[in-house]
Amino acid sequence: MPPRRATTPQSVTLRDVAKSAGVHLSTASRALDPTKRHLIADTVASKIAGIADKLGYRRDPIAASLRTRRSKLVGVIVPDIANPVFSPIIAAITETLSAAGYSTIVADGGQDRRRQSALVGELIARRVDGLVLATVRRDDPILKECLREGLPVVLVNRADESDSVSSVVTDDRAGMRLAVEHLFELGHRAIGHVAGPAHISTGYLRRQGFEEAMAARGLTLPADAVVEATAYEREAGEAAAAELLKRNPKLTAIAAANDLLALGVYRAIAAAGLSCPRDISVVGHNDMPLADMVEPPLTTIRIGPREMGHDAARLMIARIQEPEAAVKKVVLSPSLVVRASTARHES
Amino acid sequence: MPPRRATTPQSVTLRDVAKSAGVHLSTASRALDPTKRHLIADTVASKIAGIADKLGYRRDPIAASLRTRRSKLVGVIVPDIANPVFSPIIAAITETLSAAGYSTIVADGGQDRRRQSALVGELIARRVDGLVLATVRRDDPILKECLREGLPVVLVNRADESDSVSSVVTDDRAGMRLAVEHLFELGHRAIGHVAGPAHISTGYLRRQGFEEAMAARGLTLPADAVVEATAYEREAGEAAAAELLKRNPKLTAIAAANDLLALGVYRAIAAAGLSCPRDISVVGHNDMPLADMVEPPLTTIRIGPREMGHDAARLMIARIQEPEAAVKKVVLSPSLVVRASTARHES
DNA sequence: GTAAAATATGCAAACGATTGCAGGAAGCGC
DNA sequence: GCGCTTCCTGCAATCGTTTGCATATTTTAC
Repeated sequence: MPPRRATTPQSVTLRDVAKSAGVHLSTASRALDPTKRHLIADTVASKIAGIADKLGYRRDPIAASLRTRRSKLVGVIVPDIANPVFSPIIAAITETLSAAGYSTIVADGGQDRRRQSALVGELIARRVDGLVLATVRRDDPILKECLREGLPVVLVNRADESDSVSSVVTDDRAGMRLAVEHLFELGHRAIGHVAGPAHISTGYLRRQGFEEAMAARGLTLPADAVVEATAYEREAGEAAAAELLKRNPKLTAIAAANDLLALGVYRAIAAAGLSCPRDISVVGHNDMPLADMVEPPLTTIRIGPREMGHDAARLMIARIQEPEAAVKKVVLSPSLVVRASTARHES
Repeated sequence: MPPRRATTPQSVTLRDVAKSAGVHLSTASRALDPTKRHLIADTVASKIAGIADKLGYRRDPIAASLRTRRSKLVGVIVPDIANPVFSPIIAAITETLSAAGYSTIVADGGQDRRRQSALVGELIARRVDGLVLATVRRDDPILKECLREGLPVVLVNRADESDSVSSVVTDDRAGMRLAVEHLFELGHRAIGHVAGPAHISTGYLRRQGFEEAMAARGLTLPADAVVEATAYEREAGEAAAAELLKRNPKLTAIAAANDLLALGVYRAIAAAGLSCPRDISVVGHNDMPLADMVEPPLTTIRIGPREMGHDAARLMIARIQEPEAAVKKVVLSPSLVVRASTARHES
């Protein structure tokens, strides 16, 4: 059997429905649009609905888009689709949006600024009703571009500096404070930090949280106690931790800005001939999938990615329906998940 | 500053370009379409291109779609977007498609049959030019539905029974044979298998591969040496492995149909008071991200997800451009990745 | 019973491109 | 210089909806 041509599924159009119901095209259109249905007499409307159903009519979203300049399509841009942290966020966004009748189109922004910009252009051309960004830097040109276009935008996981756009993030400072408190209570005093990139809000804020928590406990922060990783990747974490250990041989614990970095820290510890948690305790951040399966199972900070995704989607829907609404910033509370990478420090 | 309305980005239309160039709309359209450009005099065409550029014209894909019934959009349906195995496949598909001018819309099919069907309908309504499915069962109703609609489809990672659709998969039997050979060479003779669901091609074929490889080595297969997991999930793997160990206390090695199952096997081994790889060797399948970071680092079969994605995308493009072309089935060769979950068995 | 208001439907113009058809200009051979 | 191609460009229909406005019908108020 040869494959059939993709052309002419000769779908039934609104005109067919209208003709079959003996009404005008426009009447059928209104009867089938929930927000306009009240304009049509009940008997007529339900008759049309019945016929549409019988004929198997499906509204053509393309034609509708052309006319309305809306698409029921929301773009989601992530920095790296292969990064497990984002999977549950994306899944949650998709769920909530689709329940509200929106489809999502997920794109990998990648590193390249130009590519990202092209991507946004592409999505705008496709008339997305809004954009969820998980990529932004603290001061982000792409974001500005979107706002200039008047496109509804919501930020997720990472926020920017300005107050011009809605976002949902976790309280990154608080999260890192939880981590430090946990280490402190286990008896650690010489604590180091592998920070995330400072141009990303999570890296920046978690570092602040670290410094605050140390200060709150009256721990003087050795000048060398923080090393910033160049990216949220394992290799970067390993390099940073190696540097950290070299500078501070007395460290008994390390708080990493993210789980992948923490895994790099594991490596550096092993490379230095030490053992986690016996010699050095490690705490990560995000509780990404599989964080419990590494060795040792990672003590980390849970950020509730699904809730984050749901909230982001809800914010997006609200913004699309009410573009003038006030900017809303949702901040979720992180929580500590204790596993086996942290241990009591006997001194 | 209040957010601006999402309406009227007053983009410049083809009409504007045509007017500004002093030619007819249709001439401008042809000049700007690479496949029609040869119809227009070179001087005119390049003038139009120049003006379009200056005006910042962007073709409206929505309007084009309405007329052409094509969309330059390809749908990708995965069973579970949060499953790390699929991340690199999705990423690769997206890359290749976008290089060819296609956008992708990734959707999570989930378990529910009805939802999946609705999803496909939704994508068809949006006029996707094709569908890449990573979800299919060996005998899949959804797939049939797509084919009935005459939609170009390519299968990735999992294939179906029929020969009516292009696909790219790894040689699952060969992969499992690699695993068994490896164990055999390490001295193992009592080898068990945690199989994947039989209604999915990977589960079915890998199980066959297992049985073949055992037979080839002249190892009689104890009746109880294979237990089928109910799903590709850790918990299912743990349950299956527990059962397997109970039935076969003498097992020295287990080949799992997939990495997540293998992680479940780890658990079952620990729960039985045993240790991997000292008491029992384990080999996984897929080499998913982070497989090297678990403890012990997992010996597994690499399936080349990026290549798989690229090939799937290429197949899709070919099929869209030449719908009558013959069905093509790409089979990639898997390879063994030895880490620390397998050890020599001294008897 | 009539004017005003409300309700229900039809009309037709968009939205922004693509493309079959036809016609005009130029090129060619003789 | 004439007929015949060949090459370019314009015309106009079309894709399937949505929606402001006009019109017809009914209801309400007095």
